[in-house]
Amino acid sequence: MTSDLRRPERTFTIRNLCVEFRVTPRALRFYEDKGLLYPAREGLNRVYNHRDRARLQLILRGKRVGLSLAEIREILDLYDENDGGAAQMAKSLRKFRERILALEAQRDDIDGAIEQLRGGCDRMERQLTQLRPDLLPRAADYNQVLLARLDGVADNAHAHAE
Amino acid sequence: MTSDLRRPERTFTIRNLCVEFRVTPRALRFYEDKGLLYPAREGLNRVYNHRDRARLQLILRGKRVGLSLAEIREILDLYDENDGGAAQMAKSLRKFRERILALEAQRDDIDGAIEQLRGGCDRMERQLTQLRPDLLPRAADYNQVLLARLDGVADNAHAHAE
DNA sequence: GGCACACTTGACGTTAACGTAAGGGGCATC
DNA sequence: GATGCCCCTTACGTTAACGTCAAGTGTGCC
Repeated sequence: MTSDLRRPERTFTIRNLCVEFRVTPRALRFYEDKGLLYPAREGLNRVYNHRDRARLQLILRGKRVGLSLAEIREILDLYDENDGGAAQMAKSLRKFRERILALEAQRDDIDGAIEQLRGGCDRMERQLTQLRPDLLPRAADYNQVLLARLDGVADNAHAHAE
Repeated sequence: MTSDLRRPERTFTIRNLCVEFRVTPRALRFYEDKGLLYPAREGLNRVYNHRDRARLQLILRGKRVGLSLAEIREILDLYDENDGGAAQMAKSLRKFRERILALEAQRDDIDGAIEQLRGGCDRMERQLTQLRPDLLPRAADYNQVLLARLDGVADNAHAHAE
């Protein structure tokens, strides 16, 4: 109901971001320690702007795809420092391409793993269809899972509204 | 020129597998410690059979897609223990499906990251085309990278043939 | 002014996944 | 029979990414 999250001049407290992205203050301070974030200060308190928030999003996604904080920092630095001349930028470009290749390989791995698990599922389903069809989870149950997940997200959003 | 790797009765020393999969003996012993592998013994020495080798492959792929050893172990156990009755199998089936959902989400993350990096690449390429077209890596260079990778693989394959 | 509450900075603790060093056995080979 | 090589176990060390206190500061409120 409140003001626009996207308004570029808006700032965030550490808690704002923690709640929004489900991380702890400790983590944010840690990222700062490691040079991945450098929010402004208001007295002692940290003040995050939209740029900081965007960086945090990138950090978290980087983590989810398996990058180390050091690797993420490197990428962020490359994004930033590309006023350091064309040579610098050419170097960044190479690194970016390497990362892309690595990520593509990783995605193929994941597809392989999914396939493997699906194979396992299929076998188990066939077995169960023979042995105990009553134990077979139905499509309805599957939807239950999805709904539960959505509820979970909603719950999290409420959790700190109290 | 040598005997068939796929011959089911063939066994492997710890070093065989280490060389083949580019891991250290320490790692294999560690996996055993954690209950992910349990090779036979010949005296003190470990003797791996095809089943062990297949498990190792699964372990390493699991690692590449970001699973912890504990999670991998759980999955392997589920694969094994499904003589424990139909109820057990139904439980495994649920867990497998959860894993699949998680992996699919992770793959989407990776796709997003790739897209992001591609965007960065595009911008840099445009900049460089303006500023210093000479620094632009050409398609030829790109192929160089790929060839270098293949060479690397080939080297590894030769490494233990000597 | 006292209390709650959110923020801060250390600094030590923890977990995962190994690395590494120390010490020892078994077998071929020079 | 000493050397070298591969294997073993035990055990302490290491790195990443935080968690978890402890102790202090600032701000609003009754």
